[in-house]
Amino acid sequence: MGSIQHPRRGDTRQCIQDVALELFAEQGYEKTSLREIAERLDVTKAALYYHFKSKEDIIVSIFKDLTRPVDGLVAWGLEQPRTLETKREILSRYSGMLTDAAPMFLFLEENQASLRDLRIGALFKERMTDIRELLEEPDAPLSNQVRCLSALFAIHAGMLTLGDDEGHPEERREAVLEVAFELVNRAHGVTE
Amino acid sequence: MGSIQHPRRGDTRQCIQDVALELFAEQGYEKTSLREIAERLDVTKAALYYHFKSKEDIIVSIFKDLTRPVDGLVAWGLEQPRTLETKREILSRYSGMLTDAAPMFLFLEENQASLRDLRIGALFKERMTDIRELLEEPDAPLSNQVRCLSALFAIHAGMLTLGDDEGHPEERREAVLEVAFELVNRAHGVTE
Amino acid sequence: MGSIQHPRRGDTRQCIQDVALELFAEQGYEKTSLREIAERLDVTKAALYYHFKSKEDIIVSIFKDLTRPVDGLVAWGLEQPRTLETKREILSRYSGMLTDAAPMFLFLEENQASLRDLRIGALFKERMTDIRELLEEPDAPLSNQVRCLSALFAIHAGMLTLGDDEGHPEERREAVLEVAFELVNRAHGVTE
Amino acid sequence: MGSIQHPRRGDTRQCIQDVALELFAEQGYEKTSLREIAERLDVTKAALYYHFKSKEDIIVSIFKDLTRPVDGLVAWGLEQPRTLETKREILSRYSGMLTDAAPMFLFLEENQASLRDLRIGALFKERMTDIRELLEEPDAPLSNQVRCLSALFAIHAGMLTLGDDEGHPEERREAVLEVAFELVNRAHGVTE
DNA sequence: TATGAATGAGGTTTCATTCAT
DNA sequence: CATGAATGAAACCTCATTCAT
Repeated sequence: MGSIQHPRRGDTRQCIQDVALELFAEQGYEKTSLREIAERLDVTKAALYYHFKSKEDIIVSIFKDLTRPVDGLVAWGLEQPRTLETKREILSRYSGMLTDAAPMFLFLEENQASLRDLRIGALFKERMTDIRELLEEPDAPLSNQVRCLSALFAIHAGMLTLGDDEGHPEERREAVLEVAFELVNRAHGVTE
Repeated sequence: MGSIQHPRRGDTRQCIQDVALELFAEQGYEKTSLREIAERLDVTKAALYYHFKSKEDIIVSIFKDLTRPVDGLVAWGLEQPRTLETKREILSRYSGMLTDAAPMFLFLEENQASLRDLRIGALFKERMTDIRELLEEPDAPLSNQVRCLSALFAIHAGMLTLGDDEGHPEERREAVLEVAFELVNRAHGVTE
Repeated sequence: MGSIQHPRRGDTRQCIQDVALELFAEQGYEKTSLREIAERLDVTKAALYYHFKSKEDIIVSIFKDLTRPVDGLVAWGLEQPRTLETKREILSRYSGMLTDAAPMFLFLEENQASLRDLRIGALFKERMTDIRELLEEPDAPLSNQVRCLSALFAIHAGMLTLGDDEGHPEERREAVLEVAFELVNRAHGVTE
Repeated sequence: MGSIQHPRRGDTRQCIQDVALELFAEQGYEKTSLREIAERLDVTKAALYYHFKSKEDIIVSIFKDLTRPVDGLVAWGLEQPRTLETKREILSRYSGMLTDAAPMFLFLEENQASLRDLRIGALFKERMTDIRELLEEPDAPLSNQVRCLSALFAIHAGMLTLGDDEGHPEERREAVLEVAFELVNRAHGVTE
């Protein structure tokens, strides 16, 4: 009476994902072994394989769960008119998602090499390309394309690279968005 | 008397570095084994250990050799007046170095997780911070710091992410610099 | 009210045996996992353990069910006079059983190593020895013993090794029996 | 001074093959783990991988080494006239090879299932087919094909199945050949 | 200047099996 | 009658590294 044996309430799958992301982010994908994940959960390695069919499957599932909002954003973006206003909205929402799932995005940035030939590599690239295409105009001059791309990277850089010593998270987001907006504005010929 | 077996002359050390970087960049640091490097050189693994004392030592030596110019740039920057002109010069030179050693920089970006607890991780971060500090004004508002940081990332993004289908390398560098300049200009209050 | 999920009626036990033999024959005993069997039946592994107490138990039960006729044959043989006619009858009946339970016999032949230390290994050997003893005369010269043994192997070889491209099954059985008869005839000194 | 450390004189590769075949024959291919082989040699598993690139590679190398004579026999057979005399010679030589490499052939027979989808499976089948084709006449009636096939199986059966209690090895070989000859004789229409 | 042989640690994965529900 | 969750053991294999020669 009283569940002493299995501290996890029933959602082991979720726990695995949580711990895994934590370790992947901390140590890198390759350097994190399933043994470590299992140990930290006080579970056997085989238990992980009950819930996921491979190491790759773990990270893919986390990725899909955490980047679902981005899919929504892309879908939404495709239905909007390609105005400057839309683009700003996209950048704004995107930066919000980045805040919410910061560890995941940081992980993605730092482990590109490891993920390249996992299924996730392609998924990530696709997602980023989708967003880029919402921002860039196909026939714009190269410098404008760089501006749009940089707007995206400014968000990533500002939110992931800037440490907590440099301002409050919310402040950071504002500053980052200011710069990102500036870049797309320019790309649209809006100088001021 | 003709060197049939090992086409490379006498500088095995250099050859190892070349092949290693090639493979590290292509597959990632963790996924590239010493066996692979040795095989591609048609040499035994033990031979690698004659020239380098560990796998880490290989990558560190490559890193040091290839980022030496950046050291020079930082040293030079420290002696200059902190004018806008200086900063533009720094960005310009830095983008040149990035062009010259593109594979190395791409490798660094994609393998952050792997390098984090190698000696190299710290070195890389230092170098980037040094440059940031040459660009940023310590007491400037946060948005201006983001602008400077983004200038740096714009260069990285534009030169490493943009594929060869998007314009000629030299064109790309120009476009990238245009945007980077714009960002530091703004950071200096130069609007137009 | 309609059995949608499990198309097989109520006799799960039988279904397990069928699928198991199919897979064992196809892939080998060791290489067939309980997971595979369960999956093909759309049932959980634990369900298998409800019906059988171990993997070995599954194969043993199949073996016993399918080789029961051979027991009958041996029993019958023991009651007959040891005439040539009896031996031909035995070979004939045996070849019929082989036709009926071909997959099982093929499985037995191809998995001897795996079965050796399962209870089944001994059972199989016993059964074959029983039949051999019905055919061979204890004090006959060695060459005659080889003839009898070969008669048995001719049946196995002809019916299991010969592909379906080499004649119609019924034709094959006739040809095989012709040769087997020849061999026991000779063993009995009947030359022509 | 004095090689105390490594009892094996330098031909570890050969030792591995010997021990491996011994264990494979004794316990079966699947049930023999590399750990066991390594332990019996007092060597680490990794050492095995220095000499062979996989478990499969070990058995394949053994197979190739030990069945090389059969290749020679087939080559020789192809150059001879397809006379009855030639066929008897083939059976005779083949039975000799079987005596020399009995453990290997026994292993092959008992582990067909395991070997089926290893490279070795195909090789083995090929070799057997080559020999069958040297014995059989393509357009002969089915019963004659069975005779030739049975001649081959008689050799296998007699030499591998018959225990050491049933006559001296050399006697067995003679008896077996007598029966095998009888079968090909018949296949050639030679009655007496 | 290099090689050949080996090691020890550890990786991911799979398996037969159990048991509370 | 069957499932869902988990285990412990063991499998094959790879890696960075060492050292006598």
